[in-house]
Amino acid sequence: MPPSNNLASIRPLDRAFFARNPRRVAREILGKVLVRDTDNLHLAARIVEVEAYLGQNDPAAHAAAGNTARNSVLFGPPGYAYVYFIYGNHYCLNVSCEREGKAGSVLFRALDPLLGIAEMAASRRVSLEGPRDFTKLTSGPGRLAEAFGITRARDNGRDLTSPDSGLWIGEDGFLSRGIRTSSRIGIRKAVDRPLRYFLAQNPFVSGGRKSTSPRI
DNA sequence: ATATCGATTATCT
DNA sequence: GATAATCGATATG
Repeated sequence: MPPSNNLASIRPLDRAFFARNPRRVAREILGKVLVRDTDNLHLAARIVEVEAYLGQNDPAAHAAAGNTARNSVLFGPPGYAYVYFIYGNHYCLNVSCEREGKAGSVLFRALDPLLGIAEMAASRRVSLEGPRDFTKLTSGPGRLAEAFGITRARDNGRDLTSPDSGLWIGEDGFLSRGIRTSSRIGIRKAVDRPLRYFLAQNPFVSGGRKSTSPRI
């Protein structure tokens, strides 16, 4: 099946997709499509790198300290956006997993742009001219959030299963190839767990492309 | 190509 | 007061 070149060919994922262990959601969400579809923004990009955060029993997860004002979306129903602000500079996007009362999420780490590349560049305030590395458009959690105009104020708690919300996740028949795993990036606790999932051949994958775990 | 560092603020100890 | 699920710039091999 050819790559998506229009939003009409993308079908939203249902809530049951997210109502599972974050490891399973992380693996299966690779190759799916993140869509921003509002009055003035029409973006789509393929999900090529994610990390699973396992909830209250995962020391690296924001949910580890329990339900707070910041992370309460993680403890709500599955399929909703958890957006947090980090390092005084950047927003990062997660989708809630599991079920109401049980935290768990998947962090989006890299996207491969399909639609609205010029708009993404404008959101990132970069030019597409010159020798600039094109993958910097959506490679990395902070970069992809900026490309999609995602902020906590606008998007935290948004329903990612509903096209009506303007930010949602769909599938277009793409079959993921070369899924690999590694340890998660940028964390200090539980560093050895292989909870980062990525498409090894995709140029937008951030950081190291080396797997620390067997092929899956 | 890898290393180091400053930015800048919400959140928690 | 310290830390953080990061990025971009600068320095150095």
